[in-house]
Amino acid sequence: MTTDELAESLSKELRHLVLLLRRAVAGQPVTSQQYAVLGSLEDGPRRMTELAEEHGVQLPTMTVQINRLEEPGLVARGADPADARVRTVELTDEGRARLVAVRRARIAYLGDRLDALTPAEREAVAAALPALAKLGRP
Amino acid sequence: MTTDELAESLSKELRHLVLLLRRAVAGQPVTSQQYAVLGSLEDGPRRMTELAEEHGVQLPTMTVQINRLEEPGLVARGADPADARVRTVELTDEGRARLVAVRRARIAYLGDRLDALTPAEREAVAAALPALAKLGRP
DNA sequence: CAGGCTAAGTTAGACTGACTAACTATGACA
DNA sequence: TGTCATAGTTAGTCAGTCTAACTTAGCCTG
Repeated sequence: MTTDELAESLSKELRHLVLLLRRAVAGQPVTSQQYAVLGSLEDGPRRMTELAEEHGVQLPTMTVQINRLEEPGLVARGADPADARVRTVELTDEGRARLVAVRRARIAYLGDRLDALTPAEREAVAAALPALAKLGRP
Repeated sequence: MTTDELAESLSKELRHLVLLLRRAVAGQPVTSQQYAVLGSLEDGPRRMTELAEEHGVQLPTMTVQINRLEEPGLVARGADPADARVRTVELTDEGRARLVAVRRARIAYLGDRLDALTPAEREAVAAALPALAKLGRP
């Protein structure tokens, strides 16, 4: 298989997998983007700029996201004592609980699909993960 | 690796790959969704309902998408002679040309990334494709 | 063949997610 | 101290998605 054929096939499968995961979170209490943001806060407070960069979006987009998570009390804004321009964001207890719940649902959904594969197929997916990671994070 | 761990890792990598492909078409004359719709029309006319199902969206969403593709002349609506309720959609010459151009850009972008992997890594990705296909199309 | 149910699409209205441009407030440095 | 850079927010726009309600067409049953 040439690299271009591989690229084309991979591109096609990715489209289907994205649709799959979209279905997995349909109806969840947080959207997949909000879930992703909560996930970034799991290890402690982060600054707005960091979050925007990590998620590949502009700062204003992250401002809006955080506003929508702050309103129902899932995250809280704080200040950096060393630099008054910086706003930090951290999970509330409520936000952490929500994160865990949604993660369980997602993992369970994808896990069920993976269970339907043969052990050899799962092995192949696992073996490709490092390459996919390298591919996706330039 | 347990199935759940695999599910979590795969979910994470997919998110990054999606962002990658989104960057690939940023600035292109059609969005990635529009590209996907054009791709569905490559083998001939399709009906609205088919397109909506294939893309995992509701009919009204597809109506809007097709409207936006029809306005600049990339697709054309037709009628089914056997059933007057049915609208068909097909590529125009302009739409086909656009599809080919965008596809080239996507494939080239992803191909460059794949070239940066080791042969063994590309092999691992290729080996995982059938499993990913099975995963993504239940 | 008339009445009523079903199917295919469209329209309207709302929300999320994303962008750029323009603004405020703070820090840094010459 | 004055100017420029940095962090973030606000405002306005657009794509993409949904649900609800509507129109038109086909089908079936009495």
